[in-house]
Amino acid sequence: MKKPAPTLWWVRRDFRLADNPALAHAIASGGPVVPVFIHDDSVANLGAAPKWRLGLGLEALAASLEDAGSRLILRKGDALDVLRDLIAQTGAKSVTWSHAYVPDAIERDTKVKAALTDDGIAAESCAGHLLFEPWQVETKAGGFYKVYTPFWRAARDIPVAACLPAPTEIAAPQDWPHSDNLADWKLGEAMSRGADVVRAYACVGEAAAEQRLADFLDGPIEDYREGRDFPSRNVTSGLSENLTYGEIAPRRLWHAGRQALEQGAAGAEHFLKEVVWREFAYHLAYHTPRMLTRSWREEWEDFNWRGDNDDAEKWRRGMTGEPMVDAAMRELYTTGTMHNRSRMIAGSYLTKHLLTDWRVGQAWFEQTLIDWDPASNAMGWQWVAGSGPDASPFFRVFNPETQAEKFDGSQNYRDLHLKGGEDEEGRNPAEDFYRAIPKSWNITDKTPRPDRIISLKEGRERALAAYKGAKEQG
DNA sequence: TACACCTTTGC
DNA sequence: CAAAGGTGT
Repeated sequence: MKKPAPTLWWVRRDFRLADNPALAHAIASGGPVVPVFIHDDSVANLGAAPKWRLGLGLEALAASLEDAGSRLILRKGDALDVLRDLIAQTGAKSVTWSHAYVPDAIERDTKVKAALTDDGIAAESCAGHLLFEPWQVETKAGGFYKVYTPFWRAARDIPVAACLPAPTEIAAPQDWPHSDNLADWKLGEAMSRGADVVRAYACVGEAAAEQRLADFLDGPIEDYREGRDFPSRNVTSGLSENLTYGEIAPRRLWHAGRQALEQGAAGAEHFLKEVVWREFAYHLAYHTPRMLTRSWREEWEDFNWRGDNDDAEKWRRGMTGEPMVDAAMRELYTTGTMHNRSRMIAGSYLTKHLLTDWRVGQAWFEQTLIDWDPASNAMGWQWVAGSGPDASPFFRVFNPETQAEKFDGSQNYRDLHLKGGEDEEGRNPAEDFYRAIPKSWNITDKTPRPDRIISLKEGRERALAAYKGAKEQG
């Protein structure tokens, strides 16, 4: 009997073996599987931290593929060219991959699928990055949702299929095609800040993500409902980093969360809601892709935002003189993530007190976050700026001092990032910050804390006046 | 059409 | 208690 032809599994943002429909589909073809990751423009265009973190994820995926008797083939170039080349070399008759939902990737995938189909190759794109396809959730009138709560109510009862088990053995081809060396890609090259510093805060790979979930379910989920708003309480799951690279499946979180809910875990419903916020971001980005680059509400395109400016540079460096904002910005630079509460406070300060275009903040987060996600980042910034659907109204100006008193009353968070001291893992984020920053910033632990850029009262009034003026201009 | 509702607020 | 206005049923 003739052996079935190989299948290419085009790895994209699904760095896992468990519950991976595209991989499962490739295996189900019955022949050998050739996993390939392609460094194309979508990788070249990533921000510094996401690109570096992607490399760590690739390393981990390659190792787990090897444990399963397989390999990860790395290739650089145009996706279609690379796939055709590999098809010619391996004799593959089919290609599988996971859906993407942002415009450039959709455009690329559409072209690739048509071309491969023309070539007589079976091209199969699978779900897997999301729980619900963006077109699957509809209002009663047949449109897409613009408000989170109705979206949540519609989504929460949609049945979600069970997770697929991880394969223990993946059939290898007779001959492996050539692979680039990961190190030659220099994915960390743009990390001008100390990558070794950030590395200590990253949590890489499928096994680590599973452990993280287990740890979360084992305790923090009980305090999640109240505690998740407090940056110094470690009760968030931290899984956004792993979701971004597909190191854990959203379905895995969904079923784990549902089970916790049934068992009466206090924060389980809120955890599920957060998973669905990520879905909502992709729902919006899919139906209104302009959200990724332009104000969702058109009238905000006429708002007189300040472009990039010296105050924004102080904001990036954590030198605004506003302790809660500066702690947040240092957390970002040192650890590659930022607590959600801090994101709102820092975002509100940039867009309102400093009247700076939300895209300046979006761009900085894109460079610095290791959990960067195009849809969530755009949605978050437009929410805080007031320019998005279902956004916080512009006149809702966060007062960083009030927020600090309310959500960091102990000062633990500000102290940890501004003064020093060890976190639960024995790391010292404040010291790490000085090791991470470029010399050109000229900041040391001797640098005195700066004065405020603008008083909170004046900043608030200036923002409200700008908003009122824009509204009157129509 | 009417009506309830909208993650995360400040003062 | 003030601050709009849109969304979804």
